[in-house]
Amino acid sequence: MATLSDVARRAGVSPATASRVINGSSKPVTDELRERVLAAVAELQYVPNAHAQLLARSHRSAVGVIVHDVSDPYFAEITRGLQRVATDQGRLLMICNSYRDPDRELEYVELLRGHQVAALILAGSGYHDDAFTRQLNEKLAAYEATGGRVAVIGRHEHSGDAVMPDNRAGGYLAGRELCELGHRAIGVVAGPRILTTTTDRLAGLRQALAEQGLDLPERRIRYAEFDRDGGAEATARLLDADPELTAIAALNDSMAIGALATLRARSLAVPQRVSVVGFDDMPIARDVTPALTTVRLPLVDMGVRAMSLVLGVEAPAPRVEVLPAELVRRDTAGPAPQAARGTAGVAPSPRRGADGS
Amino acid sequence: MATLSDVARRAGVSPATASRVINGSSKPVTDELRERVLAAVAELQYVPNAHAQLLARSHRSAVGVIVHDVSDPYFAEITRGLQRVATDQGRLLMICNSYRDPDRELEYVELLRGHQVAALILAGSGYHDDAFTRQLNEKLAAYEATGGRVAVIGRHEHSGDAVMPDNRAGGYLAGRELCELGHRAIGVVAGPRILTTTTDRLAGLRQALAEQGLDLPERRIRYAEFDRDGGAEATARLLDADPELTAIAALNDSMAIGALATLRARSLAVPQRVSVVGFDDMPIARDVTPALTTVRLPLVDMGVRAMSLVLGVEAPAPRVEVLPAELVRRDTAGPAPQAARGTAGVAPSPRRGADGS
DNA sequence: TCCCTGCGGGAAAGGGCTTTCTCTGCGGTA
DNA sequence: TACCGCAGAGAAAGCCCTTTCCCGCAGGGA
Repeated sequence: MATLSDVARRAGVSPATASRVINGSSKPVTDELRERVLAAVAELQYVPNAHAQLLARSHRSAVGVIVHDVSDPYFAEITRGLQRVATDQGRLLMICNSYRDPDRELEYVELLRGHQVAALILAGSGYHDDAFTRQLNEKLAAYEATGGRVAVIGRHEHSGDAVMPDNRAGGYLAGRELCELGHRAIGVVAGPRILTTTTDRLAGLRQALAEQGLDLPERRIRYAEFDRDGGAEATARLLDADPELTAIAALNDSMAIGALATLRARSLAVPQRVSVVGFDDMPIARDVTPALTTVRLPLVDMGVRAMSLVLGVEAPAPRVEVLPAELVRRDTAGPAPQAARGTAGVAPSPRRGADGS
Repeated sequence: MATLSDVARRAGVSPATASRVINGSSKPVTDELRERVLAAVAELQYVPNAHAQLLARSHRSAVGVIVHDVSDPYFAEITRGLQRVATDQGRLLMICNSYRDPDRELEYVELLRGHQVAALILAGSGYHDDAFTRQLNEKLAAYEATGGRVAVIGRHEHSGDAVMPDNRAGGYLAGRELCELGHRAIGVVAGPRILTTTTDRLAGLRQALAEQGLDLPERRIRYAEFDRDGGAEATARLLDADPELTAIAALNDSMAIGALATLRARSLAVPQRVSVVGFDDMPIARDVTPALTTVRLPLVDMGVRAMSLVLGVEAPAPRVEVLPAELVRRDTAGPAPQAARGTAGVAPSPRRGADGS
């Protein structure tokens, strides 16, 4: 690899001058020398060693991001928002997938700290695991003590800046919708128990049911991986235990899609026989058939805000931005079948026509 | 930030010794000193400066990856394969999204070179753009000249190691399937014209039709963005121009999903009235309704192989691994409607039942 | 004419780490 | 007893940049 001194030597100038030309320093350099340096750079295909630059420069610029999995649409959307702001500010993003492994998360905090990132963003559910939470907070505190900025998206455990989707309110919306459609036998397809996102959404759901005098026994809940196959499997178990279920609330859209697959495999019509609601409103939700009724979270916006928080002015008090959830009615949730209903209602038909686009 | 000399001072040893303990050097250190160093590390929450390490160490370890967009399922799958091998070998991956912008791609090659990556992998279609191709090849050659390894996935333009999905054969399979089902009026929903992937797949398709004495006029092809909305829009234009179409070949699954949305909006039954085939077999393909008939590419495997190529022994001659495409029959492709058929055939019904899972 | 100023350029000091080289002191052999 | 070898630790030389500091020179004011 050509180095700066190679360039300088070839151009017949000092490394200092070469550096100034290459970085567009404010210090003036005569056109003559500038040309020579630029020519040498081109001839040698010189690219500055980023590590040497970062070592020599004092200010840190890159931002580290830890998500569960960027290829999961939930995080893909959030990341899109993070990217947007970062790119606008000329920041490089280092994105790490923890694959929902707390240890890996801890390791990545170290790794990113070692890479001298200016800020750290943790996106994705926290864990009900005190030992882990304590360790993480220690590491984050150590990082912040050295001037690093931290923001979290959707997790309570950190005491600093945070962007919080209103998971509980979202759960409530999903629950209320199903209740209003007359459903009484509602099963829940939930993500891993250890995730706070799961319990938050579940709490909202439970509250909505409680307002209708319904309770949500554990046998009506199945915990599984937060993905398509987890949803399919949990739905199957739910249906096996309780064939009379008329509605399924899935705690994210991937699981909802898995639920739809299971229902289709069992020839249970959606929404005529069983209604389904999802959560997140990922892009694919409108393209499955029937189109998925779900709870929308402003994912891109969450990313935008978190990045703004972390790149903006430092606030004395930690800022917590709660972003609202919103029900999106499509075609998978309809009135409960007559036989199973507690109240009179309209004929069981989809709420909306096909999704024109 | 605590530095190595802080640790050394605190432990009462030299930086050299501290470094040896921290990195588990082969040089022996007495237990006494080792303990002291470790204690100091813990107390100071010391994390080595990655840039300083990379600068001091001679060997490069990270691998750079340039894809169009990791959140696109096509690349998400490839990346999964790349990750798997990289993680096994303890390599860090730096993933960059070019968002199909050639200039950005060029910039990222520089950036990654600057970050001293040991190897570079470019995934995703090449461009029909000679100026760009030449520039890219120059940059890659310069990088290889300094000992960097390069592999590409799915692009012809590079002369070194490559993993190539057989796009042309895949296009052929899709075309043949539609022909065998009796379709004669086939529209193509294509990606951007400038991408070699588009033209390769199209060439295979055209060949299959040609074998049936059918040609594929330009008016039966619509080029659009390689995503869901592009597919929806292209399908609409195709149908407007030629309402008698009985089949749509989409050049990737995202576009196929867009096509299905348009067909649904226009109440054209799939596959009874119009058949659809996709390309790639991304995970969601089996979950749309009807489940998508498509051409499968071994995406994860493509990633695995590319990374193995680049981390394995250097070969004198460039290696090109061509991975076969395979037709996956699901429910969106059925026999052409009687009125439109050239040959007798079975009743128009799906090829398969619901996707049990 | 002399001094001061300011400009353009180079020398050199880091930045934090790894690693080679060197040094000390010990045990073992002749 | 004299010498050799080696284990274990430290000194110091880089790795490749950026940036401060300093120097020489030319031009302008006194």
